[in-house]
Amino acid sequence: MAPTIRDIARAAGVSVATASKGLNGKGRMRPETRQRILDTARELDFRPNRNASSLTTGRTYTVGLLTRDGYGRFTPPLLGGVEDSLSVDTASLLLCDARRDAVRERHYLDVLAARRVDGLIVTGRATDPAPPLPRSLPFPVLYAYTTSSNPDDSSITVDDEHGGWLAARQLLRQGCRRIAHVTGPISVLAVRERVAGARRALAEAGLELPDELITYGPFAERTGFDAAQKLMADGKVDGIFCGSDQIGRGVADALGGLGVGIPDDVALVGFDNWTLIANATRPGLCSVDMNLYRLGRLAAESLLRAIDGNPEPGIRRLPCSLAIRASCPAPITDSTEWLDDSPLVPDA
Amino acid sequence: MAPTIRDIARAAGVSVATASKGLNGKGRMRPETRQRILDTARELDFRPNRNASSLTTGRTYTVGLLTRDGYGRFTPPLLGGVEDSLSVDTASLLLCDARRDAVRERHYLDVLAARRVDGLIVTGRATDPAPPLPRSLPFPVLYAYTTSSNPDDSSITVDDEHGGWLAARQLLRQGCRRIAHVTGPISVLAVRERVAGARRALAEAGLELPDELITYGPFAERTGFDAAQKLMADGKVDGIFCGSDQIGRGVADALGGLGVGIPDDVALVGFDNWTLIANATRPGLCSVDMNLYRLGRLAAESLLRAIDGNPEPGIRRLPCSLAIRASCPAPITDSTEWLDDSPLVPDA
DNA sequence: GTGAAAGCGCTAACAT
DNA sequence: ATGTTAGCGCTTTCAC
Repeated sequence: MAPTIRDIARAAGVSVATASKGLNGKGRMRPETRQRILDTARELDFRPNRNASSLTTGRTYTVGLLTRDGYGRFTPPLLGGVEDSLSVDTASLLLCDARRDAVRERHYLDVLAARRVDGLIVTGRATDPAPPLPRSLPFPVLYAYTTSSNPDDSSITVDDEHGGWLAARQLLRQGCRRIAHVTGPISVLAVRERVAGARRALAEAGLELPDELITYGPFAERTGFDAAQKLMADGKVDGIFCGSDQIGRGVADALGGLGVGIPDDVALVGFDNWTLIANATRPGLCSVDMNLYRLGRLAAESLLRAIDGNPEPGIRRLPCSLAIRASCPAPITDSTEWLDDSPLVPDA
Repeated sequence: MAPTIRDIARAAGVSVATASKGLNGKGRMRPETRQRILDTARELDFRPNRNASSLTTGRTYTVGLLTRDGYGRFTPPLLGGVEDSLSVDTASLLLCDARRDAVRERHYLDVLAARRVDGLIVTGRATDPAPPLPRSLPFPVLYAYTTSSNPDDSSITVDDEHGGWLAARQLLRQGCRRIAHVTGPISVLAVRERVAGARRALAEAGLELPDELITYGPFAERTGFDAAQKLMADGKVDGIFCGSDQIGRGVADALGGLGVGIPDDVALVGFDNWTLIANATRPGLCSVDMNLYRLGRLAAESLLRAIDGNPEPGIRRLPCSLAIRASCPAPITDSTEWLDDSPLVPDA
């Protein structure tokens, strides 16, 4: 059996209470005593039972992560950020995948409550507001990436409007004057916000993004491929803002097939900065990065503050940044576009 | 504060001990008493504190998942399987990403020990044998996907030799006689095993896979693209086994550019069954599926048995299956090739 | 069939 | 500066 604090106390010749204080750096005591306790603890390879201590302290240093629909493309970087921020507080992550299933979700909430987690992070596939969790929970909740439709809840998500603005402005800086947009389904909130952002950027340049130049479709290469064919047949577009890197890849392939030069004839900006795709595209696809690792970090930090009694209700939107590549190489002119402080987190 | 078992006992008019037995379905007691206890527990929304009970029972119903290098492309389906198998035992998953960093790994092992997890699953990016964990742990360990170089440990991984065999045989059944192989770095164990499997399949048909027809390179589209150009220039290959779907995509693009018909001139089989890529390829890329969801399930089940005192040392290799698509559409003739019992797990 | 009592490993007042 | 005591929420003998 693993040694208990009693074993340490006995071996160090002190009482259990003193051993506890010694180990936790609390209370006052002779430095040599503390050292002796620490030494014997090391010798016996003592590891205090966290479950026992959380019984008295009331804190478990455990946070749940409930994902509502699986671990998609966007979860891993977010997870990495969450984990990194939690580990500075020596907190751990309990994983729960509810798979869009209300029964599973309910089940997991029970499990998390039974484990007395200190808090919960809820995430999901899209940034669209999600139905809030079914009942009032005995711990603070933070929605990350996805948002809660209840304004009293705390959410941190991507500023897609800003992302759209960044993308369009990059095309403008490349010299594009007639810009089209090929993107995902209009039912997706992020898609609509990116459109709004792109329009704002164009308006700032005295230009427009008319409805005829926007193509909505599934987030897939095919959408980009087909749309690009049509756009080239119709008129003289000189820049395309693609709503995802997959779409961008499809567009690039179509343009390549038509002998249209990228970026000289038509410049391209994608979205997601999915390096696997962006780098496989010829030429490399310039892309908007949602900084999900950062989102994960900030989400965990905010949750830790909520756990400490300082919740931050409302929706916070984080700016995107730009990964410049050859498909739209206009150089960066200010620093806000490259916020990527992520360490190497596997991205695909 | 959350109600304790004492609250339940008092409200139900029984002792704490009886309440405990009633709630856990243990001991003998009047059915009406048990019912009364259960009812009041529900009324008060009582959720027994698992940390407290694990103090006495010695089991935490928590399993750690240590990934040595991030959440890559292969982790999510594996995670899903692990979670599903654990949840039948109402066990939870504690997530630890060591990021190839020995210090982090050591840290997480301490954390997991302090939390008294019942067991640990270790996973990693490649199936290559990994250095075993640094010291003897106070709980059973199971290596999933990656394997341990210590034969006393338990590992469950993919049978890449079988995968290579499946792929080559599918090409043979399509009628191919001169088959080439474009794959990842030869330093990767899985790459070498797939070569061996492909060779076995060809040998069974009285054919060979000479070294000149094997191209090793990074797991990237470019590798496939370049290799395909060369292969078409050199000789009359009529089938290509691609070591990953990314490579397959590159090969398909090159063939398309050269006007080579797929599958009639050259048939293609990929590896990974990464639907996002396989479906984006024209035509759809037939691919070997490693059944990682299933691997995750079996890993968790084996670990649970180890926790119950029945470890299963050694390395177990799970067969692959085949996802037939248009790039090599020869029909299935036996059932072993399509084992995919996964539910819908997000795949990208 | 039910309850009293002890104890799991640890922390925290309160002595001394 | 150190030890005594009580108790966190639960389970588990062992009496009654």
